[in-house]
Amino acid sequence: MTRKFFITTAIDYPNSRPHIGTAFEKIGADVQARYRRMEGYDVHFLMGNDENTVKVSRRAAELKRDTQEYCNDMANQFKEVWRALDISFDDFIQTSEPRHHAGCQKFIQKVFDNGYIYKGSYDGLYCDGCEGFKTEKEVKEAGGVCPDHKVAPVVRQEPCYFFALSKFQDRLLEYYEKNADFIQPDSRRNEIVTLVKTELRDVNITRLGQQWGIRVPFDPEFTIYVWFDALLNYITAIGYCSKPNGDAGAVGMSFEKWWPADIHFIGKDITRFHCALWPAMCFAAGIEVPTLVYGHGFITSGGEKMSKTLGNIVEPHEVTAIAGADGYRYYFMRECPFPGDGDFSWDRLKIVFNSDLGKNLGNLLSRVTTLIVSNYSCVLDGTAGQTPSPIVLNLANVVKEVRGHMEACQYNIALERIWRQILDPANQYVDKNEPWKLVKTDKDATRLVLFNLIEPLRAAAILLKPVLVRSSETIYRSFNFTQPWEKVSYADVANRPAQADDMRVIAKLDERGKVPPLFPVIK
RNA sequence: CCCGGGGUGGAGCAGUGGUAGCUCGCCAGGCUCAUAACCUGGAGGUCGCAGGUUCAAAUCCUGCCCCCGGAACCA
Repeated sequence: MTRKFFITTAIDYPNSRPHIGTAFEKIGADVQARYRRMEGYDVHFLMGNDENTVKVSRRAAELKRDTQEYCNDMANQFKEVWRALDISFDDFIQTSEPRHHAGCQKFIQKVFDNGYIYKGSYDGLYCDGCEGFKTEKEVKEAGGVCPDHKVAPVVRQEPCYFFALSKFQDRLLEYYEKNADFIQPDSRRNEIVTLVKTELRDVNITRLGQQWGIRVPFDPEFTIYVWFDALLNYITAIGYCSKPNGDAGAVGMSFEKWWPADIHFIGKDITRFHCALWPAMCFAAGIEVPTLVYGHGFITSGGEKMSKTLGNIVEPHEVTAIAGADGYRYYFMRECPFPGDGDFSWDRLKIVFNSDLGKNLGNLLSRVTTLIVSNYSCVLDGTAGQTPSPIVLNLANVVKEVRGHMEACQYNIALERIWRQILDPANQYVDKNEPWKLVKTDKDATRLVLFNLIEPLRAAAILLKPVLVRSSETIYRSFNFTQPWEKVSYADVANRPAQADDMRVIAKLDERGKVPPLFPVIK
């Protein structure tokens, strides 16, 4: 029986286009999704946009556009960016969709019926210009005024509904205790445990007098506050509210099948919402709590936090333009430890791309294929059914190690292992055996050397499939392996499926009669 | 103030008591099949600071300094 695996990423505000920081999370999630699919899991990979915020409707108004139309346009732009990075999402939810609205209302009603929502009043700093409350922090940072309107906000009291978060303190702590892996990486755990132990307060989950947003079903004067709405995308997308008649539900999806989520990928800044508020909401509504929340690190640009004023915001297309989607994915997965922070710089991109991808990997393919093409007319006669002599002696261990790092989202370490344990030995083997010399005196021996060298290329291609989506396939399809590319899994790396035909180079050759460079050098 | 994480050659990291290691970059040599690639060797660190424990500390203890993070719309 295949195991289901439900992966989500945080939904993004569509106020501005995604940058390399936003994309970092999606790539990490995508690598996990692709890895799990290879390993035979039934994967559902969800992404989306968070549209029910005042900021979105205000931004649309500024542009003199209809809010919904603006959201749809932005959602299309986001999806375009994700596709350009080969992010293999299965579903993309917009929180303005009927399936989300219906699901949210069902959920909040359920929590209300279960007695965890009560009416009260909220004291806050209110800005007339914004027609909304500002946080103390916001006002303080702006020097005592509204950061947008530069006017001192007034204290205002307003009726609202509270979610009784504080009632779940014990259950939350017990859940953390029993599920040691719930919060990843471990460094985030303490923070949350302390938080829940010390300052768990009930939260205001409504707003008054807003047009855009989701109505509170038991009091339609109110709209649902964004966090109480946003988190629900994880369940509304998979049919939390689907009805037998199909009305408002996600087509063909089954909440029962997919929930709970196996991994929520989020930024470290919103860990608390996902590790405290969200599980409490699940308890309150009587649904299961997600299995794992993974709070990844942030990306700086040129050593600085990305900001408009510094002008160092980098958009994905700028990077793919010179490194391609695979170069892009490799850079961030290899250079930036997923649990921690990482930096992007153009210098570093060039170095990493040329050295790791061009020199170590791409050039290995070139030197091996060219020797086979020019000396053996592409075919290594008599190799059908043969087993190559291993260049990597402990390949099974390497696979085991890489697999462990992939599952722990330690992508940078997984990649480092592949380079050090597989590609370096392969390049050294070429140098030691000097097939270009050997071929002049012993063509049979050389044939075996080359045959052996195809093996680490096959291993690397398979192990890299989740990261180097396109070039791993190009490497694999340069040869006539019996096992189809669509079917390869990590298990095939050490347990090489029998090769039916003589090994040969089947890549399309360029005008020079060679296999074209995989990763042309960035000047 | 308090809590958590961290400070190791130019950059990024390993390393929890016993001659300080890896990747990239840099320099030199080798080689020439290959994307001027690849291989080998080298320079470069008083392991944040100051004490202490020990035959022996990056590694244990104490104090201090610095950086990052620490609930409300923020990737």
